[in-house]
Amino acid sequence: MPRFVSRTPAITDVAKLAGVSVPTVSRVLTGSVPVSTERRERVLRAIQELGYRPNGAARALIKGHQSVIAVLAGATTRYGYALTIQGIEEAARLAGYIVMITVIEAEDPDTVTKTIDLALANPVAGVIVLKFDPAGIATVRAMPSGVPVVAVAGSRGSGVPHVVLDDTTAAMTATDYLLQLGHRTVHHIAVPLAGRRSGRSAGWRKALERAGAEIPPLMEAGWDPHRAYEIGLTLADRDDVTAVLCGNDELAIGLLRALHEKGRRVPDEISVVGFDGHPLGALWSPALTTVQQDFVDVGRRAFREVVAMIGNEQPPQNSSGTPHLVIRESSGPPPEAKRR
Amino acid sequence: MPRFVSRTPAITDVAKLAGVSVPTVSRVLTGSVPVSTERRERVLRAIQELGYRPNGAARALIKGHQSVIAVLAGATTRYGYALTIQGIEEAARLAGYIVMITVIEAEDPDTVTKTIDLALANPVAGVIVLKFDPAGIATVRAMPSGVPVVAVAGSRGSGVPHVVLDDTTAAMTATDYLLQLGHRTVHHIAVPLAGRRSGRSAGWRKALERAGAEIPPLMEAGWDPHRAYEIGLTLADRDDVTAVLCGNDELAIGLLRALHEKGRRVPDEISVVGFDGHPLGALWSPALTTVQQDFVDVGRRAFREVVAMIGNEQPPQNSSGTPHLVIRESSGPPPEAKRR
DNA sequence: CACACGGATGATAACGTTTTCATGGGAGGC
DNA sequence: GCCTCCCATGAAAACGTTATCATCCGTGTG
Repeated sequence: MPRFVSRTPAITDVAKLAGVSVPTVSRVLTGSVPVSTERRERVLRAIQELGYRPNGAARALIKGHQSVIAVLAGATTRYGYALTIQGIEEAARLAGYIVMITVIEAEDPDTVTKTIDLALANPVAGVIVLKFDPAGIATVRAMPSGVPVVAVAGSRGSGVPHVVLDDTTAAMTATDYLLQLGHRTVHHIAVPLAGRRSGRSAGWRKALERAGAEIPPLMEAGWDPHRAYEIGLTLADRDDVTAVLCGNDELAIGLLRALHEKGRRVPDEISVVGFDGHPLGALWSPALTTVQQDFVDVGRRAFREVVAMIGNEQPPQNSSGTPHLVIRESSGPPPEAKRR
Repeated sequence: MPRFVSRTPAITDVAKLAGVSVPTVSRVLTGSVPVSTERRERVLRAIQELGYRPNGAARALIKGHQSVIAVLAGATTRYGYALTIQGIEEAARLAGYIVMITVIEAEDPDTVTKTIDLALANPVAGVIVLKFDPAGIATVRAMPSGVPVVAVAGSRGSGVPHVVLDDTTAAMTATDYLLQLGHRTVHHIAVPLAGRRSGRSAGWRKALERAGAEIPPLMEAGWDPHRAYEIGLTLADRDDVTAVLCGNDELAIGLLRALHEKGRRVPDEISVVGFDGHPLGALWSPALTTVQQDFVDVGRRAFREVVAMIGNEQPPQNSSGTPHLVIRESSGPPPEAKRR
């Protein structure tokens, strides 16, 4: 088992052991300027022997430019969050950047500023904030100026550049689809709000308004599928509920479980539509109709955008993601339409 | 929209604007030594005005110790991986560390060394490798010495300190449980191997051997639930298959879907047991019996271990996680046992 | 009144690397 | 054989911050 001695070897140690000057070692490392074969050999051997590894901090200091992107997010394990981070990491790695992840545990100003300070205490080239929830919104608001920041969100916003998945349109598409199947109205189990006038719940409401349909009270389930399950148990007893749009697929699955337990048939009696395109949704019985979002792509776009900001370049044309409705087994016409 | 000027303000600019010396600005920033109220005011105003932000690279350079933990993983979005990373991040943030994530895309030596170099080009205090798959194994093997490294794995290993979830015991527990229910043998759909003599598949085999049960050929499904679904379609036609242990819950769900489509009743005709304790498994119909693993905790333990290595301290007592079997609806006695 | 003491402050060194600049030597052209 | 040019090499500067040390001033004590 290796011991980690108090002082890690520095470039001077390598130079001394190899019998060359410090810049020569540096030249061997960077390969910027040719070094005679014999000296290079000696240097490489010394590096090997000492287990030398260049100090990144010193390098970053002199180079001036950083190559770390900080990602601030309210969570990392939820499907959409994890996939967005995957997209960022992938694009970053291919471009030679490294991704730092920091979770914003709460939305109170104290936690938010403390977390931002922790993240920005490190040499960071740019920041990407996942603005999918209240904590994300508070973070974007509290970000100090002077650092390139990009927000990833379900809808456009102001202050910093936004890279978006059009949640509002997506929710409208799903709601319209259910209305066109003949449902009088669509109920909605919501994830935490990420904006009052935009986002999934807003799209749902807008579509109902436009169609002149009744707008049932919004049911908030947070992020917990079990909460959606509980809501589902009460919903199952109601005849007037024929279609439910869920804020994400996890909630939809909780709801499906409750309806199944209560013996309600999906989609014959109740239609359920989820949100996100969670891969397990396709394996459910009935397979979940959902609005698929390309989270990985939005992550990539966010990275490209923040890199453009770092370089003071023109940002790439920022198309918003085009969500598409994946119709599977959990949705269909309402019972009264069938009876006719 | 803010512009990012070519030269970001440095501490000298702040000192000049505030009319104080550079160390005084530093003292205001760190709070290490008291500064007169009047000067502090001037400094803070100058910082505000210039939008000054200390250069982390310079700080890291002089402090000598880094506060970044690099996490190398074969994936980030899969349930176990994501939760382990969550545990690491949480523990790290509370201790004032920051987590860098880098994905090892493939297991070939070229990709592995290139990715390691990318990650270690940054100032890193320690490294945690998620050794859940072949890529992780290759990474641990290729890690240069001199850097504190901890592996998170399903079983103990050599070379670097390991923090483990005891997958082998866990798989044996699950297999024993099924055998005790009366199943003649247990089939197994496996995730990619993380060691030939240990891990989930090894535990399954060991339990069968010990019980003197027939050892059916192992079915490899990779990480893809759809592959498990396809395997399930063929399995559904066989009478001799009464119990299946799956390498993770996603595979189990794919299998359940296939059995459902084929009209096979679970658990009456076939028992299915998953692995991990995925929260959606509890919402399945039938709810999935699974081996719950505390991934978040193993992440926390890995962080504590790597911090101990950094400080050359005695590592905390490294208990392995105690997985426990969560019996739900998808498992029960085989059909012949019922008939009697 | 002399002296010691302590707190705030500034000058300077230090961290480990890369870059810039100067130097020396060898090869090639006349 | 001499001059020029180029290439490899080393010395020194630079990056932005914190740590160390010395200095100065004011205050309290004998």
